[in-house]
Amino acid sequence: MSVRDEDKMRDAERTKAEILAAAQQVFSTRGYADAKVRDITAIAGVNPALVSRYFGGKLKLFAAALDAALDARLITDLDRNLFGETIVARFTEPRGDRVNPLPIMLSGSSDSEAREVARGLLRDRVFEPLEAWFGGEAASVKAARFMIVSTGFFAYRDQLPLDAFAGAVDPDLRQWLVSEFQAIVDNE
Amino acid sequence: MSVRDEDKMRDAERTKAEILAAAQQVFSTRGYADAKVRDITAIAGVNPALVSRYFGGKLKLFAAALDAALDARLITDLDRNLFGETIVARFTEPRGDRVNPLPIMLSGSSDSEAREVARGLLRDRVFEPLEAWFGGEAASVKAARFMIVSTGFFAYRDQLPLDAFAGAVDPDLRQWLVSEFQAIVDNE
DNA sequence: TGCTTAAGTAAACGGCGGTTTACTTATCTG
DNA sequence: CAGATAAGTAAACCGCCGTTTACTTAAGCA
Repeated sequence: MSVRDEDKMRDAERTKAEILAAAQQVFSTRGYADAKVRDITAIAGVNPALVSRYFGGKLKLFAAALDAALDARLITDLDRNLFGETIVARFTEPRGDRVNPLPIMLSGSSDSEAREVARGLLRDRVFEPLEAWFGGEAASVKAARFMIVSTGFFAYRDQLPLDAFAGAVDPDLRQWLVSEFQAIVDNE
Repeated sequence: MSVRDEDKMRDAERTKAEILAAAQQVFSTRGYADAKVRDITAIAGVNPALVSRYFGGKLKLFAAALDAALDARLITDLDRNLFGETIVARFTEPRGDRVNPLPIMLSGSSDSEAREVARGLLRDRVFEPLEAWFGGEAASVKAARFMIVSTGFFAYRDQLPLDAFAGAVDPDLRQWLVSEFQAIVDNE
């Protein structure tokens, strides 16, 4: 389980990073309320006290985990002609060790403090940049459409897993997702 | 606040119903983990002990609240020609005192026990009936599309409210939702 | 009206879990 | 190799909150 069983060198930065990675994993799968600090630190192989020491508490760790998962390139990198395909690829193939922020966001939705954190970051780091990237009069509705479809997808893949979403994404469903996202930029 | 300040007659059935209604309200807005039993009973104007007495505990109350919100007519009533319009109307105009089950479901997603309850009811009472109603080979994908769009919508209306979803639904967004749902039954 | 039973309450209990405190151990520097 | 300091730990702490217990009060019934 522990990441550092045979690796006891002391490195605060690395330890913080390991806690953060474990937090992203646990928050996104078990949800904020059900994710115990002890669960997270067990995966990172460190003492629970370090969460308070390094992050200032569970809520701040949640904020940090969410912030770290939010990658501006998610939006700035996009090619409008390949929007649908690119987004779906990023959603379904977890590039390296980078984790999707949306499951973490959703995981915080059932605790009011965590929800406020998630709302703020969601607005500032995802919705508004997306709105700006879409541009034009319908930008807000486009951003809303994007949020609805992507969030609904993650809700049933990670939060309330339904059989239909288990394993690899059904090719027909995947195709629908691609066209759905592409339609947003194509003004349809 | 209390529903029964000047109404102290004793009626177990009615009391149970009031607790249930309060539970639906609180769970759907604050989330399972953040909804305290004392919050719910304060709204119903009764003692916290009654939750354990009448429902067997918080988790069972959650299950009951969800079950009560699930109305089979949500699906069986549907007219295929007006599917999109009907569904959106039901989502946006909370018919009488009936509450939407999806926000309650989502609210349980960050506690593993509540999540299992929500998953089971979601599958048996929503997904599978919907799948059967759609019929045909693509039924599963259609049901998935329905779940994705409706859940995404509620996520940002009730769970992580974004400004774009505040107040009345934007007419353009509403129109998109209607066509989106209609497209599912129209095999598009 | 008194007796029984159900409805409801007040207050205490207990454990889960985030956090704090006091301590131990490794690393770095002269 | 000290000595200092940062990294990490073990264990206790304590508040929150779901639940239980013991009690009070209202309704039904002869």
